[in-house]
Order: sequence, then C-alpha cells, then structure tokens
Amino acid sequence: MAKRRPVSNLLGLAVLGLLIEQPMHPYEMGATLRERKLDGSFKVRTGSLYDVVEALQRVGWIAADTTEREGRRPERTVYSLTELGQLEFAQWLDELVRTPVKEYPSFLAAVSYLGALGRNRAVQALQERISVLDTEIRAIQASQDEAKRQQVPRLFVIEADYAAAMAIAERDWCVRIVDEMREGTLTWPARPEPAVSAPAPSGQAS
Amino acid sequence: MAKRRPVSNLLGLAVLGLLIEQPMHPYEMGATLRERKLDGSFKVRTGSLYDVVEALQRVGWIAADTTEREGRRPERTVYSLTELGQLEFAQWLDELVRTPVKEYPSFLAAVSYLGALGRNRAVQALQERISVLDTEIRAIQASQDEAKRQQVPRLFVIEADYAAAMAIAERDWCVRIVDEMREGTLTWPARPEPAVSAPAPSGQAS
DNA sequence: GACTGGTTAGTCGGAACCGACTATACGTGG
DNA sequence: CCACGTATAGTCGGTTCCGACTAACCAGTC
Repeated sequence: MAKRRPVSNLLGLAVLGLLIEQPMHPYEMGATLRERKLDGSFKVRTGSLYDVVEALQRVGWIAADTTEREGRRPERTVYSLTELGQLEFAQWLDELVRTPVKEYPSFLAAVSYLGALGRNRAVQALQERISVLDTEIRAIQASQDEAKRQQVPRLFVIEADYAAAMAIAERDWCVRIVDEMREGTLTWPARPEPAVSAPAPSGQAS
Repeated sequence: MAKRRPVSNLLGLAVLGLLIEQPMHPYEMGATLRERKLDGSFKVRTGSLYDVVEALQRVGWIAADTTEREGRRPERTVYSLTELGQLEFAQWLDELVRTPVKEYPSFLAAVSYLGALGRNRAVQALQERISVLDTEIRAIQASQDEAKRQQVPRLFVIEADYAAAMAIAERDWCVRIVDEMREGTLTWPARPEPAVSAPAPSGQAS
C-alpha cells in the first residue's frame, strides 16, 4: 500500500496553496487565510499553524528563506515553496478531490441515536436545527450575491457554493424526516428507550 | 458562556448509548458497535475507547461496576450508566441535533483550492469522485433494501438514510460543476496558477 | 507620559488521539 | 497434541493538536 501521507493536517494544504503566490511567514499565512475567508474551509489555529509549517519544512515541501527581525520584535521566519512542494500540493489536491474519505460528522452520530430522544423531543430538536440551517443558508447566499455584485470569479467562491449545497441537502433531509414523524410514516418502536437490533435469544449476562 | 462539554469525543456518546441497555466492559462496547454497524457513525479505536471511558467515569456519567476476571485473562472492568449520565446523554444528543457545529470536511478544503488544479485535471478528478460516490451510494441503498426485507424498523437504520442523502447531494453538486466547466459557464481565470481574490491596488509587500 | 487596547509574532505544556504491542484463551486440522 | 490463527481484553508511548500565555510595538487619550 502507498505510504501514509507525511503531513496529514489539511492546514498544510492551505499553507502550500498560499506559498504558491509568494513567500510568507506563518503569522501572515494565518492573517491571509482569515482575510480570504478560507478559515471557513480550514481550521486555522495558531498552534497548529506553526506545527504544520515545521512539519512541511521537515519533509522538504517548503524551506525557511530568511529570518528577519524588526527592532526587538520576535523573529519572523519566511518560508517559500520548494519544487517538490509544488508537485505534492497538486497531487494532494488531486487525491482529495478524487477519493472521498470517511469522515464522522457529529450530526451523523446524533442521528444514529435519534431514537433515544423520543418522538416529541426529536421533532422539536430537528425543527430547531432546520431553522438554524435556514439562517446559515441565507447568510451564505447573501455573501455569494455580494461576490457576484463585485464580479469576483465564481471559481474563487466555489467552496461557499458547495457549503450551501450541503447545508440545503441536510435541511431538506431534516424536513423530510420531521414530516414522516408527524405523518406517522416513521414510527417509534414499542418501548421508547432501547435501540437494540437483535433480541439475542441466548441470554448471557450474569 | 456555557462551560465547554467535559467529554467532547463523540465516541463517548456511543458509549452512553450502549450503557442505557446494559452494563458492559469497554471491549464489548467496541465489539457491539461494530456488530451494529455503528462504526460507520463513530470512529471506534481501541485506544480512544479506553480513554473516553475513563473520562466518562471521571465526570461521573458512568461508574465502574465489577472487575471480573476469568482464568488468568486480563481483568474486565464492567461499567454502567449513572443517573447523571442518563440525563447528560439525552442533553448531549439534543444539543447535537439542535445545533449544527462547524466542521472541516476535507473535500471542502480541496474545493477551496480547486482552481489550482487547472481545468482539465479538475474535471478528471471530479469525474473520478462522482463514480466512487455512485458506488458508495449504491452500497448504502443495497444495505437499506436488505434491512427493509428483514423488517428492521427504519429508525434503526436512519443514519444510513442520512448518509445516503448527503452522498447524493455531493454527487449531484460535483456533476453540476463538471457540467458547468465543460459548457464554459464556470470559467478559469486568465493565469492558471494564482487563487488571489482581491487585486489589492495598494501594494504592501516589501 | 503613563495607561489602555489592539495588532504583530510566536512559544509552550498539557490533553487527546490512535496505532502498535502484549498476553491469555480457544479451536481445529494435520 | 501442538502449532497456528483468531478472538478476547487491554496497555502504552509517541505524535498531533490547540488554547493560553508572553512580549514587543503602536496609536490614542486623559
């Protein structure tokens, strides 16, 4: 099998992406990511940023350029992309697009135990989620409209498009489930608590 | 603000959910989760399991019951749900359903830099993803049909329903984007490399 | 001209996470 | 009847992650 990717933190991908344009020091990367709203796609944390930069340097995808210092402020180490890093960036990206990775969103976990909430509570909680999602969706769409008005090329805000599509799909699913619960299509098992699947005829507890 | 949840690992939710039915030792929890296919919703790792169980015990949501031992095999510590744990379980669940949490799926990250792949490579990679997703979707639907044939109540396999809905939405989005790229609705910026958003008329780099 | 709040830049230690490992028991085919 | 694979049950140590902290500088302002 292919050896595991040496830098797994996706923030590393963001770093490589930034360094394509120009050399930067870590703090600037963080600031730039926030400016461009990419902190909605990448979990930008100061600590992780410095760790990931070091890791990228260790494997030779980026290299420390200069270590400037203004006055007596802490040093700023500027990094730039190596040729290897450039190749690996494209490959990493390609692989991320090609191959879906198994992830564990918390709503999936919650849905797995939805039965344990009981019908009424489940319906109420789902309705609340729906209304929150609606708000989020409208916010994304508003910012998309704004981008369009400013003639930002769609490719530059395509991640918001994706985010909106997913949020809408989730909202629709919730709506469908709530409807089914209310119409009685989706029924609760006899006893409200257990989520056992097989009654297991051979008792083996003490 | 509300104090941060003392046990954040979602595997803890799964543990609580299992202990509602009956006391168990950690290894059995892992096995049971796998049997019930809940390892598709929760990231079940031996190490994490024991860590999370200890954490749950520390905060008093579960309690160590007995410490049995058969022959000279390692001890099995059996845990059971406390009353507090029962309440917290429902509350946690409720909150997870009510409130969407910001997450960072890797495809969102990839999409954020999709431009850097270049038109042709992006189209190819997306097509590959579409075909993988199609396979996954068919697999889920097959297992859903099987569950129906065995008359498993829908509530018990509802997480697969959700997973399928999300996968389909993602597939559809990818299809739409590929179409737009091919029809030329979604165009590439002049130079293929940079993903800069604002031209920033005031140069400020050294 | 000292104090306050914000920005720039980065360090550090603890918590969480997870893979690799240990060790016993069981079963079964040659 | 024993070697080998598999199931049972859990430990341990290294890496990753991240929040809280340090520390200098700047710009007002009372």
